[in-house]
Amino acid sequence: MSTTPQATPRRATITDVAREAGTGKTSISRYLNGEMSALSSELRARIEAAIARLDYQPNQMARGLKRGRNRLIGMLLADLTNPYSVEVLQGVEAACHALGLMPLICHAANEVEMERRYLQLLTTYRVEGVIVNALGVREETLRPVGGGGIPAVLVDRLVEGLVADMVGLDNRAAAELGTRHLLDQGFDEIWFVVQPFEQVSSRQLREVAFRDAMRAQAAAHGTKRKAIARGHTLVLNLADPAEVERSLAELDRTLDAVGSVGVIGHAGEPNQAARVALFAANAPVALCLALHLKARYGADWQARVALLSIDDPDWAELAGITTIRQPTYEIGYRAVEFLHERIEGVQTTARDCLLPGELIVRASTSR
Amino acid sequence: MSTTPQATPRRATITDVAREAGTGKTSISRYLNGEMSALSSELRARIEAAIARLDYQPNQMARGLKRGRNRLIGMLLADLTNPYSVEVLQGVEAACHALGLMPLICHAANEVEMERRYLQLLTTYRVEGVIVNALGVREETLRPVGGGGIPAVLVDRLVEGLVADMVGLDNRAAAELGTRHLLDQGFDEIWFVVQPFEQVSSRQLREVAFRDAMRAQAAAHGTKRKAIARGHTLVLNLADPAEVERSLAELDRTLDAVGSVGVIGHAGEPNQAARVALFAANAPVALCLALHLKARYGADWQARVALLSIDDPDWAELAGITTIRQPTYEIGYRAVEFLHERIEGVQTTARDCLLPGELIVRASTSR
DNA sequence: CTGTTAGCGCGTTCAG
DNA sequence: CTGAACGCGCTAACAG
Repeated sequence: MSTTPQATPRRATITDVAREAGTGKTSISRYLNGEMSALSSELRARIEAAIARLDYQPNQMARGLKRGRNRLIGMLLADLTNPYSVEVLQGVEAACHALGLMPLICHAANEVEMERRYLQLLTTYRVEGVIVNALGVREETLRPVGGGGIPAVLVDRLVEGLVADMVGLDNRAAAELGTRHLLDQGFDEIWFVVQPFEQVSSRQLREVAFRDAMRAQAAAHGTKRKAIARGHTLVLNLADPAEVERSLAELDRTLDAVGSVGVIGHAGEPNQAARVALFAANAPVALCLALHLKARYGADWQARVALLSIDDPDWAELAGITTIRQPTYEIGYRAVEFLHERIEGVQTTARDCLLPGELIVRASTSR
Repeated sequence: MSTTPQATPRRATITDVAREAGTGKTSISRYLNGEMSALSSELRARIEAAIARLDYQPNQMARGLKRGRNRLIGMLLADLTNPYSVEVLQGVEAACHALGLMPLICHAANEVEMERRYLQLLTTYRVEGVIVNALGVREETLRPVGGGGIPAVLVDRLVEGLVADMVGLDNRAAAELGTRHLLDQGFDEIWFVVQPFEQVSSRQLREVAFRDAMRAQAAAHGTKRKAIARGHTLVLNLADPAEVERSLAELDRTLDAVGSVGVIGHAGEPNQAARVALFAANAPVALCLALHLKARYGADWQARVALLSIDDPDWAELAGITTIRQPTYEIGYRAVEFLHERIEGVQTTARDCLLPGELIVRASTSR
């Protein structure tokens, strides 16, 4: 029970092993680096034994210092609270594992200052590269990476003036996919709800694609659709409760104006009243909307308004909302692969890897 | 646009700075370590300038090598997919920040082999300590930490034969709190649903506390309650879909037997049929249950069975289920504080820090 | 106050 | 095949 917590007994060094094996450090080093061809099998056996006996483990820091590379890469995440981040992380970890890299995970928690500090810290630890899911698009703080600095690859969003590989969702296609789905389902009042997007390229792209898709529909109208569906963009600043309040109030006015929508599912008979749908730009927005609607219209809120979201959080199935799932795991995996290539010296111009989203239709948007 | 991605121009070293400032390395080192009292203001100014001009950043690896401490600690997480982990992580990060530590976050993704590898890796990077949210309770793989090895503090669960500080929820109190609440609300059929618990101490404690609370209620019966509530424990092995299927089927049989429970909310009139409640030992279990019930009984499943869960994931409010929220942030924070003390050489016997959970009552369990 | 001299643990020539 | 010697970037005595 009462094990004496004695001070760590100083780990064995390569010198200790050499002495124990009755040889020089060089041979040990060679053994560690797999240069077996340069060791007599007899010596090798002695080394093996010595290592086991001393429970020796090479000091990565020291090796890194010497050879100039420590197999460390930084993974800078804007917000771990977003399931998206965690999922991407899984891919990153798998890839690192496969490539012999060690990811230093840093969580900026939506604070620019944190991001700056972590980047500085990573630099200080001489990571060989960084994968960054930046907070914003115009960050001076990211100057030390990419371009002339340390290799970097961007995830999900671009950063102005920072030339680097980037991998993420094909936002344009995804937003189109979602919009078309809602249109096909006959919704004629569609609100695209998104966090402030001037600062985040992926949000910008989604918003633009939404508007474009709505416009295209309007242009093609008359061919098969009877009425032109109306599209709106609503900004929801999740960082500011007061603003959220105001935005939601605006939304409520529209919903109230539309009045009591007939119960959906009436033998396929299309409703006379406008059918309204909300298109959330990501999961946090979707959650905020769902919570609000539930509070306002009760458990039955989905009968009144449909909800579709980019991102497919675990509660989506429970709430029965339609989603566009991002290939998060692959995004993370590819990011590491790109970075690894850069670290190995690949010099091609900055690459973009846009992966497709997958529409998952649930009760919320189907009759 | 086409910035030439030139190879990293080799960072400046302390020697470069010394030359640039026309002085010796020692003075630079002193400057870096804040020993300002030992530097003439003139020299200090020159150093400052040189550092700025060269954009010098001290190499943490090299420092660590020399002084024997690198300010790195390991954070080993069993499952980042569990919101609990992410929340604890926030506390850990905040504390590290405050104490000048850098956490290396490692995600075992529920695989013992991963856990082993990461532990080995951390050791290899000479972290000064580790915070471990272990996969299981009887892991040989954790031998290198705690006791004679590197300082460690456990989070949420104990590990057999590993003497170390531990911080987590007061499981006994939390399970009692939940059970009493359900009893007070008049439920007479309560199922405690938990993942396989032989391997995880926190699950064990919760399950035992649940049974104890049910037994206590039975003993005290006759004083104020009319009927003795019945308690059951159901094991849900989320890692094995087939087993999950079987367990849920067992649950279904009970629910079906209880038959169509009268609609709750009938003017406070207690129902004649048994009222059944599910007590999920953690969020993943709760989600699994909720998904199943919804699939089986439709969107209105909560009218048929109540759900209470330890952990308070973001979707709990949306689903309207009652929860017991863990003080996750503080758990993480305290863990780092403990570890820091150990690193600084504190030698007291292993400490336990049990923090209380908070009951959050929602529609699911209130009439 | 300041510079010199040794290493920290390891990899790497370069001669045996 | 093997080992001695040097240096990575930095800190810590030890003198001036």
